[in-house]
Amino acid sequence: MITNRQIADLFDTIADMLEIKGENIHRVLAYRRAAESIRDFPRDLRVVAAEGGLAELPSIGKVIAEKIEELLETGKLDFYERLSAEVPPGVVEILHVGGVGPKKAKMFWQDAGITTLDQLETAARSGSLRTLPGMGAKSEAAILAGIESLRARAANPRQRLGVALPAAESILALLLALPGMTDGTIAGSIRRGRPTIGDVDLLVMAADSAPVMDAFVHMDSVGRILGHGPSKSSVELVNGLQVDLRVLPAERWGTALCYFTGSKDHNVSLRQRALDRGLSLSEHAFTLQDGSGNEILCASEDEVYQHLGLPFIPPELREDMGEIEAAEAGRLPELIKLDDIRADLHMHTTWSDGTASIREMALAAKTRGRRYIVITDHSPSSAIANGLSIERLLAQHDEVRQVDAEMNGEIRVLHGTEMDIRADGTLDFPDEVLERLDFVVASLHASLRQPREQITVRLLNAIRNPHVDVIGHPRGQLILERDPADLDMDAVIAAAAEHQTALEINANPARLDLEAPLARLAAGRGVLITIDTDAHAEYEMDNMRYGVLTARRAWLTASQVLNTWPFEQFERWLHRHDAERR
DNA sequence: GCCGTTTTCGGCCCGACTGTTTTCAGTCG
Repeated sequence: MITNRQIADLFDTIADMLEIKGENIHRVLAYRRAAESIRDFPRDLRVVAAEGGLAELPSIGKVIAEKIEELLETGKLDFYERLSAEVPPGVVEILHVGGVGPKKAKMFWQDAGITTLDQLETAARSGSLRTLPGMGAKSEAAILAGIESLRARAANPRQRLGVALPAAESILALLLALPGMTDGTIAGSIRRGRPTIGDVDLLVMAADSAPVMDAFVHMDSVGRILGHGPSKSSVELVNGLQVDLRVLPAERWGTALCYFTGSKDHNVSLRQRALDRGLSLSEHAFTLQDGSGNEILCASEDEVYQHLGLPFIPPELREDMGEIEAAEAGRLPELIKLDDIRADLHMHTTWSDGTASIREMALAAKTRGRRYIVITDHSPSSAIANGLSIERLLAQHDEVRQVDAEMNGEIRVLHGTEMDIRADGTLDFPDEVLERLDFVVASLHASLRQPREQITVRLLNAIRNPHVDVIGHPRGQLILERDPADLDMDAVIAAAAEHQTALEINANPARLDLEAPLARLAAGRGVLITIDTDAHAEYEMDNMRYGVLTARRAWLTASQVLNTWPFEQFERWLHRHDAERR
């Protein structure tokens, strides 16, 4: 059973091999684009292949569609096998050493017989690399450092948004405190809210760049300086995170911010659109294509989009997933904002595995502007999390009501559960217990590696139960740690729409589950979404922003998200099944 | 290899930085 992600990785490796061989760069890029297209694609490629629609996907043509079919049918790809016989896998690995590109990797291999990382390291240490053209002492040292950082990164090549965003914010704050700084911002994939981050992109405006760059490369947290120039510098932090800083003139801020926010695919589409209008768009400016070479400068992103005949496109949408067409047609969604969030429907207390009491959680939520919350401690099957027995659950009811009364209506505190969906598909509480609760989150916690049909049926059982209001972290993924369960999401989404069961975007940056492409798909098919922090401590309620970023990446408006609704509207929704029960 | 309102061929990402170079090639994003 091969996953979309594995196919994407394979195409990336093919691109590496072709590049080392010196193939046409556009053919190489075609494979990389295909890999990107597949990696983020929310549906199972098997289903798409069965419908004969593979070549309909962006950047997938006839040739690559056939290769995907071969992979799905046989689990192997003849083209790849033949390439592997030609280009040793160690050479592909060497390509990933910083400072080594396809030309050098090929030279090491063909001119020095180096086909493994270890051989490259030995050669660099012995000084023999220096005998090769273009290689000197600095290249040798750079390669040794590159090998070390590649090995360090191998365990964890990317960082979670929850690590990268706070790191970026603190570096930016440090830089903005320097004299002569006018403005600065985080760009790149952090600004787009991607769940994992390869490196941090920072842009600042300063009258004089040298002092900023000096301060940047000499920060305490810097482990290695990768580059140090007047307009661009790069460092690797001791925690392995790479940070790039650019100093820009104010009058070119808009084009630069747009360029460095990406995504690459979005930018390619913008540049094409510019060309259609007789303009060439770069990070510096628009340049008239009439031979005059005259520039149009943009100080803001608004102006960039204006010159392209488009309204401003929010960064979270810039993935070349239809946002330019929607902007053109005036159909960009009014995206949900953090301020729209009125409630948090999933959180834990000391009754199970949380660190704060019901009262403390209620006060923490009130401080953060929430108008209503639901206390959802674990159920008996989550024994390790001190899940509540029926008796304890009923006892908790009184305390929740008491705290609710104490809050004087400033924040409403409701009683719920995060109930386990057991490995055999049954639910952890009987209906007569569930109907006494205000709200029910049902989640998969155990046996996440069951075969697709089994685990899908399990989740469908929960979705169909009229007492279940939302499915918590539906796919059970832990970003960079644990792959999602093998669920038939088409079936899950269809059932959620039919039975009016909401699906959660869990805002914990380790989960962000549903992820954006699936949340977009689900909402598009009429499924209601919730964004919940699943907080086990007061400070974890601040994770809400990661959930909102994910929802924005999913094109969601506030009305599509249950916990933006006023309390009265939410209450009416809770009674949506009353008629059919009578 | 993909794509297409200049459509089945000919484009497709280009500029900053670095190291080793003596005028430039390779890498990176």
